[in-house]
Amino acid sequence: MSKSKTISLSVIRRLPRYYRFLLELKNNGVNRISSKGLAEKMGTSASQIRQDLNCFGGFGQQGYGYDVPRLFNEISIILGLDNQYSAVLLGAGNLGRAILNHVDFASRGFRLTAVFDINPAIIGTEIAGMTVMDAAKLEEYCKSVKTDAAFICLPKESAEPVADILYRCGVRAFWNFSHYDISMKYRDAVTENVHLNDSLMTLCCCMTESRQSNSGE
Amino acid sequence: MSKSKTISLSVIRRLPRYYRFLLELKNNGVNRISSKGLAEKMGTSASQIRQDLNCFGGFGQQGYGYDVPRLFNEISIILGLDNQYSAVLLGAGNLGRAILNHVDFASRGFRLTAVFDINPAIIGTEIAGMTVMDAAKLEEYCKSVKTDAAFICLPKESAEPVADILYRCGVRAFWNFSHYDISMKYRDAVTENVHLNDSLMTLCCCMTESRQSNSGE
DNA sequence: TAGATTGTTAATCGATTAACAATC
DNA sequence: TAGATTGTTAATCGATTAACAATC
Repeated sequence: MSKSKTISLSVIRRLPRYYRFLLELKNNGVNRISSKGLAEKMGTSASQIRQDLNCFGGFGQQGYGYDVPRLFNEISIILGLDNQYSAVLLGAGNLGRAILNHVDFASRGFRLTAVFDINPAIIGTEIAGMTVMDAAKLEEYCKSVKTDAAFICLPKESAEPVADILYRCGVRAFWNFSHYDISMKYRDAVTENVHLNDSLMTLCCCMTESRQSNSGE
Repeated sequence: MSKSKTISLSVIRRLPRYYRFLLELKNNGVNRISSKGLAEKMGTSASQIRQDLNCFGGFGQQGYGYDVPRLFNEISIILGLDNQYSAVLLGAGNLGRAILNHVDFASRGFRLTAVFDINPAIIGTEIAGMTVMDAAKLEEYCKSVKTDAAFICLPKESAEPVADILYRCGVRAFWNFSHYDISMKYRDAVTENVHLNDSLMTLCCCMTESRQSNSGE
């Protein structure tokens, strides 16, 4: 059903937002929406919405608009949320703990199978239902449990050796909160970086330049 | 010294990364670097670096390259890090606490003056050297202490009323971790959104499409 | 002077916006 | 049928890359 044309990264980055708005519409019992209506709700343009949605096949109907439940469903498939990729989280410090408690992995396409840390005071404790394991057992673990992705909540220094181990065990996707640049060394790995400190600097710069940033909107 | 041409958001988003690499070079005692040398280190192109750096004036020297300490200094100024904007943090839950402990506000251009929460169990406790205040006192506080920016670590529901209060008190910059869309209502506010759940979905999508994401790189 | 490397212009590429024929 | 709204093509805009004259 979906077109085989590759989807540009600009479009991919807008998909989660479409997903959110469509989920809300669906939950509110809205069955039908036009590109114009959705554009007003989202603060974007009807033209962009039609272009975006058309990347993965024509789900609209001329003179009618889009079927909300169907469109929501199609976007879930494009996002690949039902793949439930297996993942491990590295680093149960402040950031790692916040991610564990704050992010809903399952509804975002992942199944978290383990959490690791090197700190003996943390190892064995339970966070958000996961018992923290000894990082020394990481390689052994990943060799026995197929792992698709890793969430790197480590400082820059520990990120490199840990990424090496993970890559060796076949992990090819990283959600990276450290400033270590995984994709420079491992070109075939899929990497999504979240640099909180950089984001805050961007805000500072935009305040100074008095310019809108609006990332991801 | 710097040109008055406005700097595009694409360039601004690359500045924190230049900042990091130049700081490291400077700390390693490197005084001089060519666009080609920096490009190799950063995994980008010399052409882009020269274009970017030229947005804010010619700091290079033909046949020589760039003076590292000077360039670092200029980028700090463009980023506006020495402005030390005053800021408050809203929501001392898992995420708020991680931000408090993990992010170095001062070196990113901000001075955190207060932390607020509505949970009586948290109010009065100390996190990263800050005593959590009662959110009921937010308006009173912001009216007496000039506040430039707010860090919104709240769920979507509480984000809207809190943003209303803050805007009323003159806050015009938001580092927003919630899915509430501040910039739609307040067009003149500078907003930098960090949507962790969206970011994870993007990773899922890129794994499914087998495409590089490399945000912010 | 010769070599290196910038600043800047021109060419290319991609993304967004506008327009409209197709059609429900 | 007439009105609405899509899918899609064309036009515009902006960002990246390539090229090269200027110059240290």
